[in-house]
Amino acid sequence: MAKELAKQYDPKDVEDRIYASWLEGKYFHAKVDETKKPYTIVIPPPNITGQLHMGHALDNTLQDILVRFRRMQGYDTLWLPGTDHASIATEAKIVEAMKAEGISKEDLGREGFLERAWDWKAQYGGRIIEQLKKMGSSCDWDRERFTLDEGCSKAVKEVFVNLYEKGLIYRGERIINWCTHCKTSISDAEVEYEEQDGNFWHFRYHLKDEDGYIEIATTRPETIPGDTAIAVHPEDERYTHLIGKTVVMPVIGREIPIVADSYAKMDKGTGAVKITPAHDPNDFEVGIRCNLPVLNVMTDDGFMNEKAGKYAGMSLMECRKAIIADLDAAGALVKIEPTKHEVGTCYRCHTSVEPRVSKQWFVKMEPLAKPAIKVVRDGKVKFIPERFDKIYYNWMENIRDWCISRQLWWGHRIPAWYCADCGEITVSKETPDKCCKCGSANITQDPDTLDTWFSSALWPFSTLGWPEKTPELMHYYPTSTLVTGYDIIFFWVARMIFSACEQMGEVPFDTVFIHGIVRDELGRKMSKSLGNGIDPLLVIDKYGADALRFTLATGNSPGNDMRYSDKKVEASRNFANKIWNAARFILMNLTEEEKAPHIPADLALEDKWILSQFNRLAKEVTDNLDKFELGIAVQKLYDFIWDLFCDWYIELAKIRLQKGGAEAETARAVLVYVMSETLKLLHPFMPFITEEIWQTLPHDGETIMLSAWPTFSEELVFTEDEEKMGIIMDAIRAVRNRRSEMNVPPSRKAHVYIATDKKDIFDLAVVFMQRLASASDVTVGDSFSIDGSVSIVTADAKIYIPMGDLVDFEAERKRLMKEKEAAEKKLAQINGKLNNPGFLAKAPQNVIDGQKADAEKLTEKIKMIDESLASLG
RNA sequence: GGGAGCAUAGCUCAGCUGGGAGAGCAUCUGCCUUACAAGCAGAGGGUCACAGGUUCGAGCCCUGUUGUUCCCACCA
Repeated sequence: MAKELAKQYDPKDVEDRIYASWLEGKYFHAKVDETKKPYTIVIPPPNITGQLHMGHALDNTLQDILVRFRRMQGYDTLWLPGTDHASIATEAKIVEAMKAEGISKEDLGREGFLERAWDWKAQYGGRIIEQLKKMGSSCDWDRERFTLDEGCSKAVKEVFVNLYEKGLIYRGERIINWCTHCKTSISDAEVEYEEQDGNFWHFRYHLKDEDGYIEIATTRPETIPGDTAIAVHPEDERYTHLIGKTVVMPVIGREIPIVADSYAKMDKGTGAVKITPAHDPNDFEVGIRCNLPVLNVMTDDGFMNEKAGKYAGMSLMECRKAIIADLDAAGALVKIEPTKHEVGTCYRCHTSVEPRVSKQWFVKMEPLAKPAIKVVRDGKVKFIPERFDKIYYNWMENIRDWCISRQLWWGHRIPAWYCADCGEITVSKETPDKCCKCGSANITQDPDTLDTWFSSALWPFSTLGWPEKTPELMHYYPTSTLVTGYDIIFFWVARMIFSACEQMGEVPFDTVFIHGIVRDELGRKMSKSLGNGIDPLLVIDKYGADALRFTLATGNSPGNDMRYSDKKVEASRNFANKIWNAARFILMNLTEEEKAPHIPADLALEDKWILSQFNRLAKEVTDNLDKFELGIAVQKLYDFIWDLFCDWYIELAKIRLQKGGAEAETARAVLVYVMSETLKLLHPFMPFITEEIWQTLPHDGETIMLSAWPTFSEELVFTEDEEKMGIIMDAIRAVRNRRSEMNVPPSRKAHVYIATDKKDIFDLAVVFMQRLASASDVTVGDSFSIDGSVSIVTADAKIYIPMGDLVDFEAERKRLMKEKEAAEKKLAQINGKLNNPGFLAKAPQNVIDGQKADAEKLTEKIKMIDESLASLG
């Protein structure tokens, strides 16, 4: 065989070729197999407007790790991909592009606009999918879906009609959040609050036809033209005499009543609050209770409308300034009090959100929330880490009705038709030709579309064919794990859970695996405005997808944020290179007729040691992955491969490889076996390099992707051999350490004498000491007396190295004294425990035994140090 | 106003059910030992934020404090 590999691993040479071969082999494709247990993940569908960012990179790395792991374990594994139509984001993007051409939505009309949107989708919608492939994502691309495709649209209509018929969807006039930039309503979840500097402006209103006044304070003077009352607390003694009276609004001139309502808090502001039912949710409620008129004074796009009188046509800000100036001029401005307050902004465009009364469609949340809370309480859906269930409960328990209609064109059109004759609403899955009540053909469809999240809420089942009972739905649903960031628990996770409970009567997934966000090197959130985003594709180009994946999977725990830094990726890239070179070394040594990986007979001590270590690794990595402890699993793999396999086992194996013959054959077989089995464990994390190497080594099967996941084997437990190797390794380390302290170069070999009562073990160590501890020769015996030698004490041996000319006896004495002190201190600690009756009575036996053994070793070590000191004279 | 996370080596962070304080990077020393200098062999460096408590035993569990980040909330 003797294949030649390049000295350094070059991912560019490998990744695209390997990915193409996976696609070619259809390895990602899931076919319903009732004989196997399913494992299903639906991808959080990225927006079609999106470009791959680090958040996607992390999210998809984690999913791919889980999916590849389960696939190798033999599950019928489906990772279902797709994209989200992202109504607001996409529409905004297209409108902006049109603006550059001087066209508006209205110019094109609805049909024309949608045509253009679909063109846009065709052109750019697949971009992010191609980028996901660069990450190595093993999605079943044959099943790719889109939230606005035919099937998803059908599911959306089905759900809308179901909920409407149950009375869980209604249309009504409520205060909603209005984005003046996107010109649409948005849901409560889509409002982001930002702290801004503001003022309380205190104004004084005089009573009508009599002396006296009342003072109010507001942070939003521009809403004054919409005021229809002033409210005071019914028990507020300062104002009780004013209740029922009328004030004249200065400048505006309108007369409004002073009403009593407990919404007015006595200890806030002046205790009197202006009421603007059309532009404040609380005021709206007060308006209903006190039967106040609703006066909407704003336009769709953030200007004052004709009802604002002289302020009509001004922007809200202009109006604010003008009104303050006017009131001041009229002598009504009492004082300005600076303050900070939370201002709602649109999560897409960060324009201030204006609360305003509007007729919209809503989902009634309370009946849907209840079962959705229960399934989490009952453990049918588990959050990892667990603490996120609190966040979920808090949101679900305080949830308000969900405003689902959007004044947009790109999206699922609301399946409701209004009758011009009788006013009845016809809600139907199929396009009706007449009113369901009066039969009139004079009906028009609601122009609005649904919130994007309405369709993504159905994603786990709509993508599997629901409402049809497809074989896929029956087999793969409920899905297994949902992987997502904590930032979209409200938007998406919660809504999937209540939607599934309602429509399917079953949870959408059993586990929600939550990760944090990837921050920049300074810990800042990556953002367009800061310009600190890192493009994963550039990272892949520079270091390889495996290196990026490894970085994202390492050193972070579920739910926690992590920082990105090139340094980390560099370390991962180095790790990939390390593996590459280990493989290169093995290949160098292989012969033409090398057999497929197997465990040979006649195992040497070091073979049993590495096999036993590997066996433990397989068990632990599997356990960690089962528990979603990906970071821990990958750390163990790193340590095993780099420290145990490369730095120890390969070095030990060289001895037999150079000898040749049957011993070399055994070593080669173990190298190949451990290497290829380890590659399997690593494959979910670093799919490309593991496949490339696995293919190059002797192997069974087409691809590592579909090879069997290594499992723990009783036959590979070699506890005694592990202990023996441990003793030998300690001795080697101790010798290296001493030599290094004395600055002896490795080229200067020395005879090593080992005094021990474990001669059988150290006899085996002779060749190891020669190779790894710069020993010219090794003599093992009961005791030695050698003048002018360095002596080294381990728990199991006393080692002499005659290097008279290099030894500084005074320094040697000091070192030994120091070592003795350390050992005595440690021994005192342990004895403290062992003399503690409480410890002996209550600690588990294995802990006690361990401490006793340690104490014995330390005692022995101290004795040997004393001997050495004595021999120094 | 409510809730949550975080605080461990110079930096970035692991540390699962309480019993060894760890990794990577950085620093220092010695090595081109023909798989790998993107490497090898060593070294230094920590009151696990602070104060109490539970326990035979606490980085880990409980209480409080401080600092920090975030989420939620209709405070005029």
